[in-house]
Amino acid sequence: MNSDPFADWDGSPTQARILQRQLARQVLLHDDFGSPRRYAGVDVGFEEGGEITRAVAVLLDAETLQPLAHAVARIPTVMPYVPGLLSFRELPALLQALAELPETPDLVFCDGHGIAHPRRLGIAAHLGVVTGLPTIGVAKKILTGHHGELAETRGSQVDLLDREGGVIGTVLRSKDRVRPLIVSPGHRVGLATAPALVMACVRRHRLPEPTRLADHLASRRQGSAATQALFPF
DNA sequence: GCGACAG
DNA sequence: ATCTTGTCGC
Repeated sequence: MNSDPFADWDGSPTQARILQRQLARQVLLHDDFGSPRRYAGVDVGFEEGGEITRAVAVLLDAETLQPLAHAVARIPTVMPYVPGLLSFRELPALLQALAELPETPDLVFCDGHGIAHPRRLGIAAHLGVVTGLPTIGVAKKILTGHHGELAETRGSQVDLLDREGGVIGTVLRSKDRVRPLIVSPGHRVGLATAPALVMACVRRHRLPEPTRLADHLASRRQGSAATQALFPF
Protein backbone atom coordinates (compact mmCIF):
# COMPACT_ATOMS: atom_id res chain seq x y z
CA MET A 1 0.00 0.00 0.00
CA ASN A 2 1.43 3.37 -1.06
CA SER A 3 2.26 5.46 2.01
CA ASP A 4 3.77 8.46 0.22
CA PRO A 5 0.79 10.65 -0.72
CA PHE A 6 2.82 13.71 -1.70
CA ALA A 7 5.56 12.39 -3.99
CA ASP A 8 8.39 14.93 -3.59
CA TRP A 9 6.37 17.87 -2.29
CA ASP A 10 8.52 20.72 -0.97
CA GLY A 11 5.97 21.67 1.66
CA SER A 12 4.76 24.86 0.01
CA PRO A 13 1.07 25.59 -0.64
CA THR A 14 1.91 26.65 -4.18
CA GLN A 15 3.50 23.35 -5.11
CA ALA A 16 0.75 21.50 -3.28
CA ARG A 17 -1.75 23.03 -5.72
CA ILE A 18 0.41 22.09 -8.67
CA LEU A 19 0.62 18.53 -7.37
CA GLN A 20 -3.16 18.46 -7.02
CA ARG A 21 -3.64 19.37 -10.68
CA GLN A 22 -1.29 16.57 -11.72
CA LEU A 23 -2.90 13.94 -9.51
CA ALA A 24 -6.39 15.03 -10.58
CA ARG A 25 -5.60 13.74 -14.07
CA GLN A 26 -5.25 10.24 -12.65
CA VAL A 27 -8.75 10.19 -11.19
CA LEU A 28 -11.05 7.66 -12.84
CA LEU A 29 -14.69 8.77 -12.98
CA HIS A 30 -16.36 5.52 -13.95
CA ASP A 31 -17.48 2.58 -11.85
CA ASP A 32 -14.56 0.23 -11.52
CA PHE A 33 -15.35 -2.21 -8.74
CA GLY A 34 -17.33 -5.41 -8.43
CA SER A 35 -19.90 -6.19 -5.76
CA PRO A 36 -18.30 -4.66 -2.69
CA ARG A 37 -18.09 -6.98 0.30
CA ARG A 38 -16.32 -4.61 2.65
CA TYR A 39 -16.72 -0.88 3.11
CA ALA A 40 -14.50 1.47 5.07
CA GLY A 41 -15.39 4.82 6.58
CA VAL A 42 -12.59 7.24 7.44
CA ASP A 43 -12.39 10.52 9.32
CA VAL A 44 -9.97 12.66 11.29
CA GLY A 45 -10.07 14.44 14.65
CA PHE A 46 -7.57 16.42 16.70
CA GLU A 47 -6.19 16.34 20.23
CA GLU A 48 -3.98 18.59 22.36
CA GLY A 49 -5.34 21.75 20.83
CA GLY A 50 -4.52 20.49 17.37
CA GLU A 51 -0.99 19.26 18.04
CA ILE A 52 -2.01 15.66 17.48
CA THR A 53 -3.93 14.34 14.48
CA ARG A 54 -6.08 11.29 15.13
CA ALA A 55 -7.32 9.32 12.12
CA VAL A 56 -9.91 6.58 12.29
CA ALA A 57 -10.79 3.86 9.79
CA VAL A 58 -13.80 1.63 10.32
CA LEU A 59 -14.38 -1.62 8.41
CA LEU A 60 -18.00 -2.57 7.75
CA ASP A 61 -19.79 -5.48 6.15
CA ALA A 62 -21.28 -4.06 2.95
CA GLU A 63 -24.34 -6.25 3.29
CA THR A 64 -25.38 -5.53 6.88
CA LEU A 65 -23.47 -2.26 7.38
CA GLN A 66 -22.34 -3.61 10.74
CA PRO A 67 -18.87 -2.57 11.94
CA LEU A 68 -16.35 -5.43 11.88
CA ALA A 69 -13.24 -3.64 13.10
CA HIS A 70 -11.62 -0.25 13.41
CA ALA A 71 -8.15 1.26 13.61
CA VAL A 72 -6.88 4.50 15.12
CA ALA A 73 -3.64 6.30 14.20
CA ARG A 74 -2.19 9.24 16.11
CA ILE A 75 0.64 11.35 14.69
CA PRO A 76 1.93 14.90 15.20
CA THR A 77 -0.06 17.38 13.11
CA VAL A 78 1.95 18.23 10.01
CA MET A 79 0.23 21.29 8.63
CA PRO A 80 -2.47 23.87 9.49
CA TYR A 81 -5.88 23.78 7.85
CA VAL A 82 -5.95 25.60 4.52
CA PRO A 83 -9.16 25.50 2.46
CA GLY A 84 -8.48 23.38 -0.61
CA LEU A 85 -5.44 21.66 0.88
CA LEU A 86 -7.16 19.45 3.45
CA SER A 87 -5.61 16.23 2.18
CA PHE A 88 -2.09 17.48 2.87
CA ARG A 89 -3.07 17.85 6.51
CA GLU A 90 -5.08 14.67 7.03
CA LEU A 91 -3.84 12.05 4.57
CA PRO A 92 -0.69 10.97 6.43
CA ALA A 93 -2.67 9.86 9.49
CA LEU A 94 -5.53 8.54 7.39
CA LEU A 95 -3.30 6.21 5.36
CA GLN A 96 -1.83 4.82 8.54
CA ALA A 97 -5.23 4.01 10.04
CA LEU A 98 -6.41 2.46 6.77
CA ALA A 99 -3.33 0.25 6.60
CA GLU A 100 -4.00 -1.05 10.09
CA LEU A 101 -7.38 -2.51 9.21
CA PRO A 102 -7.39 -6.33 9.23
CA GLU A 103 -8.75 -6.33 5.68
CA THR A 104 -8.52 -4.04 2.64
CA PRO A 105 -11.94 -2.47 1.88
CA ASP A 106 -13.52 -2.61 -1.58
CA LEU A 107 -14.84 0.94 -1.27
CA VAL A 108 -13.92 3.82 1.03
CA PHE A 109 -16.32 6.54 2.21
CA CYS A 110 -14.37 9.65 3.10
CA ASP A 111 -15.39 12.65 5.20
CA GLY A 112 -14.79 15.57 2.81
CA HIS A 113 -15.03 16.13 -0.94
CA GLY A 114 -13.98 14.02 -3.90
CA ILE A 115 -13.79 15.95 -7.18
CA ALA A 116 -16.07 18.74 -5.89
CA HIS A 117 -12.94 20.76 -5.35
CA PRO A 118 -11.31 23.83 -6.97
CA ARG A 119 -8.70 21.63 -8.67
CA ARG A 120 -10.76 18.42 -8.71
CA LEU A 121 -8.74 16.74 -5.99
CA GLY A 122 -10.49 16.81 -2.65
CA ILE A 123 -9.27 14.44 0.06
CA ALA A 124 -11.42 11.54 -1.18
CA ALA A 125 -10.00 11.80 -4.69
CA HIS A 126 -6.47 12.18 -3.37
CA LEU A 127 -6.90 9.15 -1.11
CA GLY A 128 -8.22 7.14 -4.05
CA VAL A 129 -5.38 7.98 -6.40
CA VAL A 130 -2.76 7.30 -3.74
CA THR A 131 -4.18 3.95 -2.60
CA GLY A 132 -5.74 2.89 -5.88
CA LEU A 133 -8.96 2.12 -4.02
CA PRO A 134 -12.46 3.19 -5.10
CA THR A 135 -13.47 6.19 -2.94
CA ILE A 136 -16.45 8.49 -2.41
CA GLY A 137 -16.44 11.93 -0.81
CA VAL A 138 -19.20 12.73 1.67
CA ALA A 139 -19.08 16.34 2.89
CA LYS A 140 -21.43 18.35 5.10
CA LYS A 141 -20.79 21.69 3.39
CA ILE A 142 -19.94 22.97 -0.07
CA LEU A 143 -16.35 24.00 -0.73
CA THR A 144 -16.94 25.12 -4.29
CA GLY A 145 -19.79 24.99 -6.80
CA HIS A 146 -23.46 25.96 -6.96
CA HIS A 147 -26.82 24.28 -7.46
CA GLY A 148 -30.53 24.82 -7.90
CA GLU A 149 -33.43 24.24 -5.55
CA LEU A 150 -33.58 20.98 -3.62
CA ALA A 151 -36.80 19.36 -2.38
CA GLU A 152 -37.19 18.78 1.38
CA THR A 153 -37.85 15.06 1.14
CA ARG A 154 -35.45 12.21 1.79
CA GLY A 155 -33.67 11.06 -1.37
CA SER A 156 -34.02 14.37 -3.23
CA GLN A 157 -30.94 15.34 -5.16
CA VAL A 158 -29.62 17.98 -7.52
CA ASP A 159 -26.35 18.35 -9.42
CA LEU A 160 -23.55 20.42 -7.97
CA LEU A 161 -22.06 22.49 -10.80
CA ASP A 162 -18.79 24.28 -11.30
CA ARG A 163 -18.43 27.73 -12.86
CA GLU A 164 -18.68 26.35 -16.39
CA GLY A 165 -21.78 24.36 -15.58
CA GLY A 166 -19.99 21.03 -15.41
CA VAL A 167 -21.27 18.47 -12.91
CA ILE A 168 -18.82 17.94 -10.04
CA GLY A 169 -21.06 16.25 -7.51
CA THR A 170 -24.53 15.80 -6.03
CA VAL A 171 -26.38 17.72 -3.33
CA LEU A 172 -28.25 14.94 -1.55
CA ARG A 173 -31.00 15.11 1.07
CA SER A 174 -30.34 11.95 3.09
CA LYS A 175 -33.30 12.51 5.46
CA ASP A 176 -36.44 14.64 5.49
CA ARG A 177 -35.78 18.26 6.39
CA VAL A 178 -32.06 17.97 7.19
CA ARG A 179 -29.18 19.91 5.66
CA PRO A 180 -28.15 18.11 2.48
CA LEU A 181 -24.92 16.16 2.08
CA ILE A 182 -22.49 17.01 -0.70
CA VAL A 183 -21.48 13.78 -2.43
CA SER A 184 -18.83 13.49 -5.10
CA PRO A 185 -16.80 10.68 -6.65
CA GLY A 186 -13.32 10.22 -5.33
CA HIS A 187 -11.80 7.57 -7.58
CA ARG A 188 -13.12 4.66 -9.69
CA VAL A 189 -16.74 5.66 -9.01
CA GLY A 190 -19.18 7.41 -11.35
CA LEU A 191 -21.02 10.67 -10.66
CA ALA A 192 -24.42 8.94 -10.55
CA THR A 193 -23.24 5.91 -8.61
CA ALA A 194 -21.74 7.86 -5.71
CA PRO A 195 -25.01 9.31 -4.34
CA ALA A 196 -26.78 5.97 -4.89
CA LEU A 197 -24.18 4.16 -2.79
CA VAL A 198 -24.38 6.80 -0.09
CA MET A 199 -28.18 6.56 0.13
CA ALA A 200 -27.89 2.78 0.39
CA CYS A 201 -25.74 3.29 3.48
CA VAL A 202 -28.12 5.69 5.21
CA ARG A 203 -30.03 4.21 8.12
CA ARG A 204 -31.38 6.32 10.98
CA HIS A 205 -29.00 9.25 10.70
CA ARG A 206 -28.10 12.04 8.30
CA LEU A 207 -24.64 10.62 7.66
CA PRO A 208 -24.23 7.24 5.94
CA GLU A 209 -23.07 4.49 8.35
CA PRO A 210 -19.39 4.29 7.22
CA THR A 211 -18.76 8.00 7.71
CA ARG A 212 -20.99 8.26 10.77
CA LEU A 213 -19.15 5.53 12.65
CA ALA A 214 -15.73 6.89 11.72
CA ASP A 215 -16.82 10.39 12.69
CA HIS A 216 -18.00 9.10 16.04
CA LEU A 217 -14.63 7.56 16.90
CA ALA A 218 -12.64 10.48 15.52
CA SER A 219 -14.44 13.26 17.36
CA ARG A 220 -15.52 11.76 20.64
CA ARG A 221 -13.39 10.41 23.43
CA GLN A 222 -13.27 6.67 23.91
CA GLY A 223 -15.16 4.75 26.56
CA SER A 224 -18.52 6.51 26.42
CA ALA A 225 -21.63 4.38 26.68
CA ALA A 226 -22.68 5.42 23.20
CA THR A 227 -19.36 4.30 21.76
CA GLN A 228 -19.54 0.94 23.52
CA ALA A 229 -22.94 0.32 21.99
CA LEU A 230 -21.69 1.07 18.48
CA PHE A 231 -18.55 -1.03 18.73
CA PRO A 232 -19.18 -4.25 20.69
CA PHE A 233 -15.55 -5.29 20.37
C1' DG B 1 -9.98 44.59 -5.34
C1' DC B 2 -13.85 41.85 -2.68
C1' DG B 3 -15.90 37.61 -0.94
C1' DA B 4 -15.73 32.43 -0.18
C1' DC B 5 -13.52 29.00 2.06
C1' DA B 6 -14.27 20.68 3.13
C1' DG B 7 -12.25 19.60 8.16
C1' DA C 1 -11.80 20.59 13.47
C1' DT C 2 -12.35 22.35 18.62
C1' DC C 3 -13.98 24.96 23.06
C1' DT C 4 -19.01 23.33 25.69
C1' DT C 5 -25.01 22.25 28.92
C1' DG C 6 -29.00 22.10 28.33
C1' DT C 7 -32.68 22.13 25.37
C1' DC C 8 -36.10 21.98 21.45
C1' DG C 9 -37.92 19.00 17.79
C1' DC C 10 -38.59 14.67 14.97
